[in-house]
Amino acid sequence: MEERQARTAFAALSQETRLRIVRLLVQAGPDGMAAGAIAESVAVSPSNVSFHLKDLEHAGMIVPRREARSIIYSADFNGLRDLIAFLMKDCCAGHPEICAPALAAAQCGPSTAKKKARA
Amino acid sequence: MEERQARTAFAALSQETRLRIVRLLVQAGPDGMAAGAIAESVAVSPSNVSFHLKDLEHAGMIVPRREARSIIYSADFNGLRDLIAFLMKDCCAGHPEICAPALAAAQCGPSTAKKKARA
DNA sequence: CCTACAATTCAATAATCATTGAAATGAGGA
DNA sequence: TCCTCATTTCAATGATTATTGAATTGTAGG
Repeated sequence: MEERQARTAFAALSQETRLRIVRLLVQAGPDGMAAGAIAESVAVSPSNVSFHLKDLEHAGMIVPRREARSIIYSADFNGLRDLIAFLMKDCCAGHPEICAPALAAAQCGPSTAKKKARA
Repeated sequence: MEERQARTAFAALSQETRLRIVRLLVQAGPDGMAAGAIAESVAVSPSNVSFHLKDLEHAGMIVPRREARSIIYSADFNGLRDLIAFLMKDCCAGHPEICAPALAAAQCGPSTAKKKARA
């Protein structure tokens, strides 16, 4: 992944509505959700959600597909993985065992994000 | 992690200089780097790097410590983990086995970010 | 104590971005 | 074909955010 695209992705995730959309779709999984359902779920106007969906698509965080009259969006898990990998690339100068323990809990799942004592 | 802080973190990472600083410090590991060395490494003015360092510190992405006359910054690996965990929380409605394969390569390390066929 | 240096603060400017409502597109069903 | 509905586009406005250079703080070493 190039730096430029990573910045676009982080910028996309830095906005309230867009972050909620991505998390909604991450939790929805591969089935995804229609644009209208997303708009209702995050409580913004159709016009505005369309604006943000395009931004997220351009950032490689979500992917659209047509289904009947609706357009279904789902999280782009490959894009998400690439973004995280870019951020963490060559961590600890190629000795990930140094920071791996601190990152172990970052794997996705229902309850991996536990509260813990911060260093 | 709260949504608000996650947004602050993503916004911090969305800026060219700040993203470079974080990746620099991720690769530098726990030893970290002095503010001046960071400024030189990313080629911006001391004033400007100070501005961005404060922003990254406030976002929980880096942590400072004093050492003689210098201030040494290092990546906050706990903060990075929390951010990733927040983004991926409850992925696939609590069935991470669906998306885990797509995210497996996101672990930090020297060469985990391989090129692969995107779905 | 006083000088030098590393880092930060400050005010002003320029640039980018989110939001709104109305109008337009385009795919399906009757 | 015609009509309906889901989504998108557009232009205008208001609100953040990055950058710059000068001035300031605070820490040490002589």
